[in-house]
Amino acid sequence: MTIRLAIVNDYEVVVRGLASMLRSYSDRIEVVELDAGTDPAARVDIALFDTFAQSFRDRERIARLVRDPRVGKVVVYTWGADDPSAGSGQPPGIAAYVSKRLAAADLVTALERIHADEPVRRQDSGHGPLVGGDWPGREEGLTARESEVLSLVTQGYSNNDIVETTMLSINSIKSYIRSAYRKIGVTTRSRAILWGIDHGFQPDRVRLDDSGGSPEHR
Amino acid sequence: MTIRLAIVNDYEVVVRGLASMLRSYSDRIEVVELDAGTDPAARVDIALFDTFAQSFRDRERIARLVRDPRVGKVVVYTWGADDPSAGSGQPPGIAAYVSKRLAAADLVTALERIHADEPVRRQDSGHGPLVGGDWPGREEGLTARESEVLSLVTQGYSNNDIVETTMLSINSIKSYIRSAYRKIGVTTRSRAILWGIDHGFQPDRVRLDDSGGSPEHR
DNA sequence: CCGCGATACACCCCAACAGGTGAGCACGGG
DNA sequence: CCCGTGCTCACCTGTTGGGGTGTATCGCGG
Repeated sequence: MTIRLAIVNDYEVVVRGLASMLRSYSDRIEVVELDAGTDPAARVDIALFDTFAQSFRDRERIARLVRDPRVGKVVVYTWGADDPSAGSGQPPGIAAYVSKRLAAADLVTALERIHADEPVRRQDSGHGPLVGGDWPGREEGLTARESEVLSLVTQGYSNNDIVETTMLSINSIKSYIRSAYRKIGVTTRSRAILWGIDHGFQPDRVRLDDSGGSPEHR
Repeated sequence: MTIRLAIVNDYEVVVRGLASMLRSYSDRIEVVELDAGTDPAARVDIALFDTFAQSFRDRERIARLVRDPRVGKVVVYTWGADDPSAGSGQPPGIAAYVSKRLAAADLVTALERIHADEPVRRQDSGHGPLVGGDWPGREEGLTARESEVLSLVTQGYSNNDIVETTMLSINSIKSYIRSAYRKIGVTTRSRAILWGIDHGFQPDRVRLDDSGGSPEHR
């Protein structure tokens, strides 16, 4: 019996990339995008919350998923900070955290174990490159991290805001920003924002799973 | 005999505002927007180059107007720095400079005198508010200056860039930026840029009079 | 005539950002 | 097995930006 999975992220390309990464496992995982077009009543076994350029303060978002009767378990797909429970309290109701550094096969296995209520060992396996998936700016030569911080820059966040949403050090943020600047050919934050807007680095913001919430100010 | 006038500026509101300000003088001035839709072969007596958020370094732009066989005289509609010939050499071929602080009636008279090759006394009359006209962000409570610098901010210019294009002091720039921030409710440049994009503070960039030029990198 | 708003500029302070260098660790390919 | 790439962080420096306050002139409206 296949697991019905929803991928939650505001970036079209992220959702599609993750979906295509899981396509070869369609016998074990069925990806049901919680997008416009899907029946609001459709039930899913697991909602996979992808943290790419998601505000971690958007605990609201996760809380809404947990409350949602259509959603079985909520799993956070994160960069695998070795201790996700660190920081000032995570929102309750999360079934598990899985690392973005897992290979596709391991991701699928992990999801299956979570669905079967088996304990998942935190097998983060250290630091390695993100396998599979997709993200905005990939063809421009940006790495996943660079794209992530650039997305947040494009949305008008300060470096300190980005520290909070990514749980990285301020120094790392600055490093990623600099290398991203070099790759996209800008030297100021302002130009980077304009570049980002021109290249689809702003979230789409029209999601069904977000409906019911307040109409994002933006 | 009426004077055929073209208003040159990338901002729709600016062109329309100036046109409506001159509407009551339609017996003496006929406004022919050099916009898409106008026959490229249409001749105008005077091209009025509005410097609102125009790069003053865009001397290219003025030079192209001067060269254009469809254009009689080129007049620069500026803030009326008392000495427009100041700075590092203005582009040649400009028939006159007229101040933005002139009332509509005086503007019309000045254009008539210029057209008749009569000398125009520099009657700048000091510092006063801009009369008539229109600019983006007017209804948001922004003054013409605030809107102008905000436009340039939105386009990704640094404060020093803005100094060059507006010929104001860096201190003035910062003052205008701060008061604009207060009015639109932001505290950082990044947010101001996003606000500007959401409120049409970017030039339109599809002008016939600009055709033949290189496709703006933007 | 006096206040108010707009333009224009000055001086000051401090936080934020840009840019450089270096360094450790993990992984994958030659 | 080393080399390159990506992720992570640190330290340092210089420039830019944000914010406050104050001053001056002009023009409009009460």
